Amino acid sequence: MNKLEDEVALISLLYSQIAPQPAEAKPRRRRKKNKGGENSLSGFKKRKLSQEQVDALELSFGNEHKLESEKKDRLASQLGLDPRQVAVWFQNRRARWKNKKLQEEFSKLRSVHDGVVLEKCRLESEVMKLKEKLCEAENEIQRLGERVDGPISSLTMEAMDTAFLGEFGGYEDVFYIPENGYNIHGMEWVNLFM
DNA sequence: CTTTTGCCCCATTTACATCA
DNA sequence: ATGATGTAAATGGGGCAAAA
Repeated sequence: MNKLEDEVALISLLYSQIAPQPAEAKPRRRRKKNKGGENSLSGFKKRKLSQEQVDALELSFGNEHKLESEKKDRLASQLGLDPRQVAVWFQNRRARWKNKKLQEEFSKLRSVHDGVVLEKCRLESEVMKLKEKLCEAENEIQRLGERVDGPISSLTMEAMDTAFLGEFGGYEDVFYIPENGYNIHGMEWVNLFM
């Protein structure tokens, strides 16, 4: 029901971890004089960059994800491109990089999450087993009590409970299982992650 | 202080390429 | 050949900060 909301929350959490690197030395932006002329990109059909151009851009991106104006101009003239094209390429490349990082982080987190869910299920089944044992022990006590001097009084039973349960006696909350989406019975939970 | 300018991010659109 | 789909190149708007 709120699965989508959960994912959105998770994505934005990841984003907040990846995107802003706050304590980063901010290289202040250089101001550039406008070269006045018309947009050289207008009126010409867009076409894929050549492999050589892409290789050079990738190489440059490997060094740094943001280009200073001078480097951008130099790279553009080296590759026979408009500086605007180089800037756009870097923007799109940063977006792709970020997306990839986000996906990597997401799958990492998901595998951790899966492990936690698995452990939770294991613990829950352990609790169930222990509860069964407790129940059997109580029944056994009752049987023994009846054999000794007839039906056991509720008062006596209460005393025995305390003796057996120790500090947990009477604390039903110990075995409380919250009514959230992960409260799945049997092995149904497995299907959620397949 | 206000405006202008340059850059960035983001969402979206556009132009191709590939495949059934 | 063609429509669906995917991807890279490009656009446009909004925000931020430096320069005018």
